[in-house]
Amino acid sequence: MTETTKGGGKQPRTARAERWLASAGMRPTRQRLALAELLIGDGMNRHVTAESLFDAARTSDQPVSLATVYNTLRSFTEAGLLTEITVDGSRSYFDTDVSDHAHFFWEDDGKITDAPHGSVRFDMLPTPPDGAEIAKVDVVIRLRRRS
Amino acid sequence: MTETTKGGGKQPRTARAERWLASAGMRPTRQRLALAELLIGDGMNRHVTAESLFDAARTSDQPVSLATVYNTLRSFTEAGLLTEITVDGSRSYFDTDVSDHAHFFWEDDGKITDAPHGSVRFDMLPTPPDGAEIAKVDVVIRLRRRS
DNA sequence: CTCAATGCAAAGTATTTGCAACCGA
DNA sequence: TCGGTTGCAAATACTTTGCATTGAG
Repeated sequence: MTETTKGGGKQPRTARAERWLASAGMRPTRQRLALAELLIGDGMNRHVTAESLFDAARTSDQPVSLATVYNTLRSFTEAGLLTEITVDGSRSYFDTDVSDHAHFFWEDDGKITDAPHGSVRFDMLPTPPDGAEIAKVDVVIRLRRRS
Repeated sequence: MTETTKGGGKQPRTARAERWLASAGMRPTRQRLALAELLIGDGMNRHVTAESLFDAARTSDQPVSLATVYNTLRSFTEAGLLTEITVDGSRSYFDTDVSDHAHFFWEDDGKITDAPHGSVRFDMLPTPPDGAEIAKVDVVIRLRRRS
């Protein structure tokens, strides 16, 4: 968990976003900063779709074109700043938490939340087929609201 | 049903497909039978996309329109004959094995195979958030070819 | 004969791409 | 300045839908 400094002078959201981009060697352009701020500026919005991030940007002071949102999300992901979560064939979700963890998928509203870190543990995993190695194990826990 | 000869030996692929449809209360139309045969007629083609099944049908003696393939896959899935596998945001995969099991996803060629049954065991799973229950736990093991 | 199922093409979504204008280093 | 970025619209998947036709019971 990235427990950031809370005390004294609060880091402006922009500074954090700048560091985030720099850590991946990405140029801090206006649009990227705006999106980065929305993504990691505070605790909100950790799981986004292109559409939801686009709306968030539009609502905020720095509107960005939808195509750029798509391209930027992809760039961030390729740079290792985001992870793509595959839970629903129709949309791509992105997560600002790139550490290994499972996800809850709320079937009712299509929302995604994090499963508590370390809450999924494997007792046993298959041996990868010959000539292959396990790149990643994705776990999606589908939730249904109990009535 | 003019089922005259029930002969001894091997059930024709069609008979199996018919039973499969009947078990879900679905009308055995020509197209459904053709697709069902391709899906469960023999051991092949357990994991399909709309496209791959469409090609298979096209190659075989009973061509079916692509829209019907989509609609039929959806109907089969809703009837519980298939499971939809979500591993890649861009395409939907369907599996004729509806039992609970994990999947290998070959990142190189986008192919899906079954992980051996029972090869994934959980030591621990999160408690579902309040008011929710776990509907299903999807496990996708992403494989990368080792060079 | 009747209503579900099909076929086709057109309509939808979700996402990518081409290319000129732009801007950060 | 120079090459990486952006914006827009058009292009590209993938999938669903409308509606007339077909066919199973």
